Amino acid sequence: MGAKGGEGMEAVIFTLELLRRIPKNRKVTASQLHEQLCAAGFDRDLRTVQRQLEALSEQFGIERDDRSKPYGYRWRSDAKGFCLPMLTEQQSVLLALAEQQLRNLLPAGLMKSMQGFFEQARYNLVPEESRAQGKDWLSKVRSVSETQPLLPPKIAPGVFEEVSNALYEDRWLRVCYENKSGRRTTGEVMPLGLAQKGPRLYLACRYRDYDDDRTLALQRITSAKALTLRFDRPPEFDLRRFDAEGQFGLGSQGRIRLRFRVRKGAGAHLLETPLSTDQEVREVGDELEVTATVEDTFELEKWLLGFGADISEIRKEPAAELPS
Amino acid sequence: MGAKGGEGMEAVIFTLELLRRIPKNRKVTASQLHEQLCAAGFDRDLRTVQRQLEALSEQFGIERDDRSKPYGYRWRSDAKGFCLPMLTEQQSVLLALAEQQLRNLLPAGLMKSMQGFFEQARYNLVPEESRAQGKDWLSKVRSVSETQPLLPPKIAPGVFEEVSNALYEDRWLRVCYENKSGRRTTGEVMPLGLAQKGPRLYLACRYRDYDDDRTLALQRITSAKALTLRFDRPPEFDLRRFDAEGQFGLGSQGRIRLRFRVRKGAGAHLLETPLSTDQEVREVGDELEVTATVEDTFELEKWLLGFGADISEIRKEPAAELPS
DNA sequence: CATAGGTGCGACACGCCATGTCGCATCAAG
DNA sequence: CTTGATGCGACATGGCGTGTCGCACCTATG
Repeated sequence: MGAKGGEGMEAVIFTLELLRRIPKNRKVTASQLHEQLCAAGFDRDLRTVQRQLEALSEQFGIERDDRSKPYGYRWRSDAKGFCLPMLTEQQSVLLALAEQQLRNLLPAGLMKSMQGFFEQARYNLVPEESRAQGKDWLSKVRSVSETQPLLPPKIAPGVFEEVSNALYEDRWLRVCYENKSGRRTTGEVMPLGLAQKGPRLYLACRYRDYDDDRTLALQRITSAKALTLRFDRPPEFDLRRFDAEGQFGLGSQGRIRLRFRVRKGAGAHLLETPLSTDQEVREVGDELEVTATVEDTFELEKWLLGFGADISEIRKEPAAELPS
Repeated sequence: MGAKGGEGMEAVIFTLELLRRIPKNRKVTASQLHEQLCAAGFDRDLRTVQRQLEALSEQFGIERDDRSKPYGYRWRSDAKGFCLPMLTEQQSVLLALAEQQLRNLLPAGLMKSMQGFFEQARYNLVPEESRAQGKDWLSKVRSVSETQPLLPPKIAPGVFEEVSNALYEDRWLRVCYENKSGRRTTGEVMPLGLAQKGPRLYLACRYRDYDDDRTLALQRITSAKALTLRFDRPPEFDLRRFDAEGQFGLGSQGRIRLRFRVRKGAGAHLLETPLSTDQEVREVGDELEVTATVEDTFELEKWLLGFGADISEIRKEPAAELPS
């Protein structure tokens, strides 16, 4: 496939191509791999693939299931994996931030599954010498909650796995759901999208034989099972719009022109992190008069209330509706 | 080195070890690589390393700087890199969430540098067949802000790069800082830690010849330059404690026993995402009486105010001080 | 139970290519 | 200029990746 290029190395390329075709969960047979590789332009004998596989399984963490005769190969779950360095120092720091963010927001069970990935990243994706110097950059970085931190909700074991699998592969999902009033229902849904709001996870989905989209909180799903049957994603569904329509929160009442006064000390940070690109701030005595075009949401209301006595003269006027 | 293990494959292992020792930014000479590899137990001739390097530079995206005689090798900045698959579907979804989180919180410039990484992750770390089916999981996942979203602050170009490099490698940093009142100062600091609070980034550091630790907001650093001089990290510095002491926020007044009443509709989510592990909730008419042990912070105050008229009878009592 | 096709695997011969070594040209430093 | 380091072309060697064959075993289908 690779047309021309450097000579030599072909063995390495071939091995790499073989390695990347070995899945992590599902098992694959030697002939399947042989077929894939031939299709990709690597004309090797089936026997060669077998030999490679055997050698690989010792060197790397690949396990072979030889209970049934077409042997099945896959990565050991604790396999080290391998990555070429591609992170700079800055990216490493940002990745550490992302890890902390997730750690604060996700249930412990979910985080544990990502732990391995981040350790990989730390080990493999970082230049050799920086790593060797014992520079533990997780201890140099911290994500501080901007709001009162709440504990992540308990999600029933296995629910997230099934939901994300089904979402990922467009498969029908049978769920047991317990709504706020405690009523339990069972049904089959098309998983359409997953949203995270603080520590809570919501699944956007559509019930079988219905046309409207619903939102299910993951912590209220008592059990879930991905079916093998696939579905066609409704092309008109757009998670961005679904969110914009306020299906995940308490909804937006539309864009408004917001105006208020706030004591300088309490609102000074708006100069650095403005509400919107068109925000205007005028100094009036020891107060700031702020004007900005924003979505009129429940979060906005809470945010305004949070200023307590430091804020006054809040006014909302309808703004020209613009497509975001 | 590798004791025993699968025979064969040694060429592949060797090449992989060589590849991972090529840095992304800095350049490295063939002899340096040769030295490293010998130390790691790969006794090859220097000539072999040179030949490998030459072949590799064509197959992979490695560039050679042959302007000066000890040639310098490094990865091309647009190099694809390479990763073995190690993400399951669930992890893929979580990674997409992390990406969205960062995207919402970081200045566009910083995010752009991570973009490449996430694209890599999407391409290389995901099982072959899932990827081929055109399952665009970024459109299936969304991170919704829990609070009123503010725009990320502008960070002067190059500042984050220098700061993170210096932080990462324990090097002195010369900064130009403009504090809230507009006073500009210049100084040299030890970068000790980086904290993210919503869209804002803060650097914990210590000025030269001083013993106390300061906090600098990255958006107020007008310019920064990492010096070559290294420093020894003060062993007593602990970012966790630094944060716990409230250096990044407006600080905690200590742990308290918090008690309040809230209308059922407004506070029902506390049943799923409690304030603390010892939270107790009692139903009183159409209100909930909540009790929990929390840190008495500025964020807590804002959070309580955010309930507006739905909350009442807020009481705070000192709690037994416990090491967190 | 019988047959046929698929699959794993040991063995063997071939030949490519990675490897070590030598020598020369070139460049940087003193 | 001298000296040492580096890059590189050339060459001989042999290790090992490769294809091929054959046999044994499993599975599937009748």
